[in-house]
Amino acid sequence: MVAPRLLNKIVATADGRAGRIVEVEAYEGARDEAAHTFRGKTARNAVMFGAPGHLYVYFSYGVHWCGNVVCAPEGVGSAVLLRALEPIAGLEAMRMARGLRIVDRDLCRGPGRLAQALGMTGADTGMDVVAASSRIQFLDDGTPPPKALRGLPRIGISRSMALPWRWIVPDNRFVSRGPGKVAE
DNA sequence: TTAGAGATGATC
DNA sequence: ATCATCTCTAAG
Repeated sequence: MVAPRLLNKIVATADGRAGRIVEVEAYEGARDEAAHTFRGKTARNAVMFGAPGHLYVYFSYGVHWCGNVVCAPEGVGSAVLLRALEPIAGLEAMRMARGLRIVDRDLCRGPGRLAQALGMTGADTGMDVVAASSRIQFLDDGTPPPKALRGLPRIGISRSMALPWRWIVPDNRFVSRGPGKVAE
């Protein structure tokens, strides 16, 4: 599972907004009923069946955008949901996008907030986050992912709840929720 | 501090 | 009908 390796990587925008990834969830079509790709390829989820390193951004509950990165070889239909960032640069631009009174901790805590803070929308679906020319890029400043990680239950799903595919940077105050219970 | 409900639209 | 959510409001 490559998802936990995204922890501590950096997401940056061309206009100087940046945050460190502190929480992710994996979704994998074939064995995961909660994945958008579980029922096969459609117009909406097609990018997830494509090459890794590309964004899949979908509209959730009629209100929020949520950003994922394709993290499996072509044809698999798998991606990783970005659930929380620790803001490290461009906080004022994030506040401009989210609301001027939002405190630092709430800027990118939760997938919908994170997307709003970075200005991520459906228009960004398909973007190559490894290419240096992209508006949104993933960077590695050398900080390794945490060791001895344990998968936790995912949040806000009603199927495949036993799959422990949520990972957080332990004790980081920018994660969207506490560790929660591990599925039995 | 926590709990509940409503908003709102794409998808199948 | 079902959601990979957030915010507000009200109560404790």
